[in-house]
Amino acid sequence: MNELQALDAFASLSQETRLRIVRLLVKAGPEGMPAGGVGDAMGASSSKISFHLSHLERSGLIQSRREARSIIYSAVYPALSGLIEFLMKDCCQGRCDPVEKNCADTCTD
Amino acid sequence: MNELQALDAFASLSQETRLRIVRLLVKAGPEGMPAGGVGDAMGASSSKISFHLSHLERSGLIQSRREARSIIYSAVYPALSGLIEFLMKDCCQGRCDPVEKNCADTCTD
DNA sequence: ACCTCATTTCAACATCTTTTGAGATATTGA
DNA sequence: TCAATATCTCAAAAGATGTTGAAATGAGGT
Repeated sequence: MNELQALDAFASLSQETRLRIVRLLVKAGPEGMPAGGVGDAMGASSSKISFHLSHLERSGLIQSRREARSIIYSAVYPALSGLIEFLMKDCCQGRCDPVEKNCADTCTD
Repeated sequence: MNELQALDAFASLSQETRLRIVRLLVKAGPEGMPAGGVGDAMGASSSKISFHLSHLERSGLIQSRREARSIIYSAVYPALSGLIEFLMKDCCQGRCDPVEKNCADTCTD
C-alpha cells in the first residue's frame, strides 16, 4: 500500500456510515451481504448507502458481486491488512507497539 | 480507542499534509521538532502548517510543548498504537492478518 | 520598553464531500 | 411482455474542510 492508497483508505474510514459499513461487512465474513441488508442495518436511504458502498469499493476496502437481483458486498481483508501494515511500518516505524500482547488475546471475542 | 476517536484519527490521516507531518514527527522521535521546522520540511506557509498541526493535536495524534520561542510538536505513539489496535480488533476481528501471519492462523474462525 | 522571531488567529474565499429525492437500470418470475 | 424488486445514477442543495494573507500574540534579547 502506497501513500495515495492509504490517504484514500483513511478518507473512507473517516466517515461514520462508511466505518460502520466496513465493520458490518467484516463481521459478515467472506460471504458478505446485499446492499439492501447493509441499508437496513444502517437505517439509511438506498442512494446514501449506494454512495458510501461505491466510495468504499473505489478505495478497495470492499468488493461486490452480483447474485440474482442483489449486489453482494464483502470486505477485502488484504486491503485492511495493508492499511494496518502501512500504519505500523511506514507511519509508526516500530515505535508504536500495537497489540504486542499478541493476537490470541484480542481475538477471543 | 472508541469509534469517535477513530473517526477523528482517520480524518486527520486522510489529508496529505497531515499524513506527512505525522510521518515526519514519528521519524523525529520523542524529541519532536518545532512548528517552523515542520513548515520548512513541508514547504508550506506558517498558517497552513499551524492549521494542520492544530487539527492533529486536537485528534490526539501529536502533542506540543513550548520551548523558548518555539513550539515543539511530537508524535503521540500510544495514539497511533491505539488506532492500529482499533483496526485490528474492532474493525478486522482477526480476519486481517497484518504483518505477521501468526495472527490469522490463531484467530480466523 | 522596544524590536525581533516564532507561531497562531481570523475572516473571506475556494473546494470537496455528503445528503436528498426523483428517475434510470438490471434481474427475476408470472 | 409486464410488474415487482433491488440497486444505481444524477443534479441540486447543504454542509464540511482547506487555503490565503493580514493582523495578533507571546517570548527572548538589547
